Amino acid sequence: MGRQPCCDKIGLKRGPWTIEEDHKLMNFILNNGIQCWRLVPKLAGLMRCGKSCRLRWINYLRPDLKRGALSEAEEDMIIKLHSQLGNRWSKIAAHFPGRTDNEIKNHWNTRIKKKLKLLGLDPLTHKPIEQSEKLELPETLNFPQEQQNIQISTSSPSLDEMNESNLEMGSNELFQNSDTFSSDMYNPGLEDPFQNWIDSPIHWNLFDNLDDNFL
DNA sequence: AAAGTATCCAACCGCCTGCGT
DNA sequence: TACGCAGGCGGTTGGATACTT
Repeated sequence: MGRQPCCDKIGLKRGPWTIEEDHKLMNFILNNGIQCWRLVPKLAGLMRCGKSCRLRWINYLRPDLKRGALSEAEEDMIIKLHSQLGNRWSKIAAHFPGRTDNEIKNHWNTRIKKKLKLLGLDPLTHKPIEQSEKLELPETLNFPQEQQNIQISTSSPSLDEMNESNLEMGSNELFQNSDTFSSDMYNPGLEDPFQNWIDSPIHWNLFDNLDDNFL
């Protein structure tokens, strides 16, 4: 026999989280930490499945989350990383402390994709789009001259090509080689309070006897 | 002001991998 | 070694909001 299932989904709440649910989850995790997501909703008094709690925590409640829109510099970096990593959003998000993979994925799908298309680049390959496809762009789009130049130039290097030399680089090297990023921006050298409490010797033995009560 | 349309993003779904039994 | 679950991940959806007509 393997492990027990995360949840049976019977009688579990779905949809948007309420403030009360957020408080329960936040308080529980801050007080007890995370050992087993399957146990979190039961212990926190939530009618949610563990996966839902995990998602809510990672994407919304984590204290180290950075709020607000992504900057131009962050967008540029996402494009660079995407040209190297593809749709590996969690890997891309790992380069942006405080940002989530979901947030970056959403931003890519809603904004950056369009931006690249307007620049005449295929969001998948980061290569110039074929001329025929460009003709399908609405005529009302008024490109600045420099963007028009990029659009019609099929010989200009794509972001992918420009970054080929960075393929095997680690994040720090990438930041150091970027015009718009410095390593200080995302490695500020400050202690990460969230990581501190995750790493802290939380009393995991609190969970030792839970199986008897809940399983 | 109302209706229609576009955009954003939180949350869910289902698959994959690693690991416990 | 096989089985089956937990956690992680990427794709997708649908409700809320903003914008346009």
